Amino acid sequence: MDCSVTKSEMLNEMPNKDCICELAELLKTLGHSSRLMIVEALGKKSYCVCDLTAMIGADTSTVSKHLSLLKAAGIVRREKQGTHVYYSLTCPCVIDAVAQLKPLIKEKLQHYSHMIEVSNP
Amino acid sequence: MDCSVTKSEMLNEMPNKDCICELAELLKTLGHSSRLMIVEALGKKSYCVCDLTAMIGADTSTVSKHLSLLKAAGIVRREKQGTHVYYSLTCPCVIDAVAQLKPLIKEKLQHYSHMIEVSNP
DNA sequence: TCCTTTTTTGGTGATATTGCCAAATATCTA
DNA sequence: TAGATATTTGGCAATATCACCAAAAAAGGA
Repeated sequence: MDCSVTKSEMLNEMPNKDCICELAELLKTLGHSSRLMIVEALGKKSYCVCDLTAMIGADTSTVSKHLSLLKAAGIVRREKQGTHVYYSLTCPCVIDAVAQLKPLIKEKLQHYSHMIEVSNP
Repeated sequence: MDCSVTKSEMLNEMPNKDCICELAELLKTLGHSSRLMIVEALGKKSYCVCDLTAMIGADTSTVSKHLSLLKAAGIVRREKQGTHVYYSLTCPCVIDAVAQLKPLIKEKLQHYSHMIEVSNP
């Protein structure tokens, strides 16, 4: 191949591969509407599984599995209280990260007439 | 179910569903190591397909399809120059968003280094 | 202990994603 | 026009993800 960058230049541009894989895993976990809805809710306060189940409107087992994935990714933490299990965000940075993407979806959402503001700091 | 939040409280907490779905789609697209590697590279400058193919070390067709997905998601733009096709970020906010997640990764990396530390002192 | 409620786990079928090959398309140059 | 290079597209097999159901755990109260 006869491309526009040299090999050493590419190596300099190449970001840390482990880091990229970890970040990609994190993004993949966030990239599901139910899980993202959970994360946005937990950004306000912690909720137990049945709260989140009611919010999402899916089977309890489905929500529980989503929460397991979020926990495995290190996005949420788990805390037992009697028969209830409460989940909360481990780091508010997740909310900030998602908020940063809002400029990109602003255009797409123009189609809908009823919409919350997407670009406020 | 007898949960800890009322229905109206839940509705207030519930974020805009269209918005969540769009964001989730965006995050899913970013949640693949090859695509994230492409995005990180494009954060520095634009590259043509063969550059990115060399970076990633996959088949050209594979990289081309990843770029199509990124373009469909509105993350990158396409520009033809002769036989080459150059891609660039549509919005630097993607880089910022990913950067926001690094605190979460750091914990994992520290966890790894701790384990390494323990396993070979 | 038995019963109830909450949550997790195992299993399954449907669907989606991924990466490669081969072929097609596009563009430049001789 | 023919050939070379760069990119995209179609197809396919392997794998992963998803949502539900049923059943198992976990914990509290009668």
